[in-house]
Amino acid sequence: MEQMHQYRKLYELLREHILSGVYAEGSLLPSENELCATYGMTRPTVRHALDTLVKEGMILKQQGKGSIVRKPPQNIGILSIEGTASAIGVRYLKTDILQKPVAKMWPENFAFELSEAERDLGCIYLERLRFVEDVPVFYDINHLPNIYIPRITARSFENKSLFEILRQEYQIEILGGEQKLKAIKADSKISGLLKIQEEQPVLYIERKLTTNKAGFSIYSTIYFNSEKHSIFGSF
Amino acid sequence: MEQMHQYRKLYELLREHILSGVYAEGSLLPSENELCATYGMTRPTVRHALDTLVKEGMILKQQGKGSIVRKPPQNIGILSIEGTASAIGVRYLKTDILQKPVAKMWPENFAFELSEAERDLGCIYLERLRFVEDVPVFYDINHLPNIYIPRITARSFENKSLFEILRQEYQIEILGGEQKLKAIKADSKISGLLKIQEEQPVLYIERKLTTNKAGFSIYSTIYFNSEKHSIFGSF
DNA sequence: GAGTGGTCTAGACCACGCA
DNA sequence: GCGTGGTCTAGACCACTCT
Repeated sequence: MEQMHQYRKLYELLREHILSGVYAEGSLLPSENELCATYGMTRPTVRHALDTLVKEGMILKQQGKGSIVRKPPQNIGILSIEGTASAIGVRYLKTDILQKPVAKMWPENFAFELSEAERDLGCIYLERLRFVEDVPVFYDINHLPNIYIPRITARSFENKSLFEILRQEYQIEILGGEQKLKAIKADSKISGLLKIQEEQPVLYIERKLTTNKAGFSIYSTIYFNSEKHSIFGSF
Repeated sequence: MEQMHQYRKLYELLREHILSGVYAEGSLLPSENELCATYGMTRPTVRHALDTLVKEGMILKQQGKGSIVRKPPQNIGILSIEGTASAIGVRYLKTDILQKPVAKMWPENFAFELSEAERDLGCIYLERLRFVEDVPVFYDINHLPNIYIPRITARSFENKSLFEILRQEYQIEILGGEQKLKAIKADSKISGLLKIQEEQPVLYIERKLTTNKAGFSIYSTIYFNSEKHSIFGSF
């Protein structure tokens, strides 16, 4: 934990400052040169940190002007959602574990291509239902390769997020990923879980998250009720 | 056109080579040091080019191994779509201009926030319907600020894409953007355009693309038939 | 051990915005 | 004209993969 990369440290710091209001929405961040001087880094390092913030939609850069702080989108894990209510905070987010982590074989017709090593070792499987302001918003099904993560099936996930546990206990960091999105009709199972009528449209997402451990990716299938919230992305 | 940035030149070159099969799927790109030597660049420049390819999902990098060429996703403009058929090429893509570019006022309740300068100048408006293999796949409504682009309303858009014209004629480059996605039911207008039944789910996307010209962003609303294709994204 | 990508330093020049 | 971010050079060391 202590030897995080420099750009990462600056990123985390600026991120916290933005979220906690040290830098107000619409105001300018210190210039790149100032940040270099303040934190004893060179510009490429500072720029790497700022690039990450841009990618997440936290700031907006303008040549000749500066880095503008934006209204922070609310994140749920890696997902960004945007609500109709003005201030949906992560504090209003609740998670139900529908299926605690169990070791299984990979499904027969898995949506993603797997390496031989991944397939041979089987997977860890878990299901979650996540709420914003006590309303179910999305349901996700997750598969992780059964490697690098001893005793994970014994963990409760009650208070910490999956990603936090992976980072803190196993030094696994999410580096990036890819996803496919579709609009589909909710079947009886999904409509029941998300408390919507059958046949209502829901966002269907297949996602692969890559990590700093080679051959360790997290595969998720997500059903998202987009009636009151949206998936939000920057690129 | 001639004074494109170095990293951009390398990016375009590698991208073409991947798409044309010079580097086969699954094979390794030349190493970063080789690319430096071959094209007379330094590593940060080469890495910037490779980072762009990673972001677009064209390659996958692995420390200690190399840059792995991936099956290229098929792009439509900035959108990436992935088809059920194995090889949907851009060559099968057709575009109908439903509404040629016209100067208008901005809509009353526009989905995005506008600067005063943008609002005062009004906008250019156009609508397109786009086909893959002669099947309508998405319908988009576009608003651009009415600035920097003299005589654009006189252009036909028959053969060139909107982005190509902006780049070649006006030196406007897309740098990035952000988008909100929802799943909604097709109303009668959308179902008619996309040739699907009413009430079928479609992807609804609101998107803002930022460019290298300050204050010049492209705003699009997109209705996407995700029955046979998906929106694809890397991050 | 050799080669790869990941991070980082310490400079330089340019294009753009703003006053 | 000044300060900003955008690009680029020319090195360095480290962590990782493969043999």
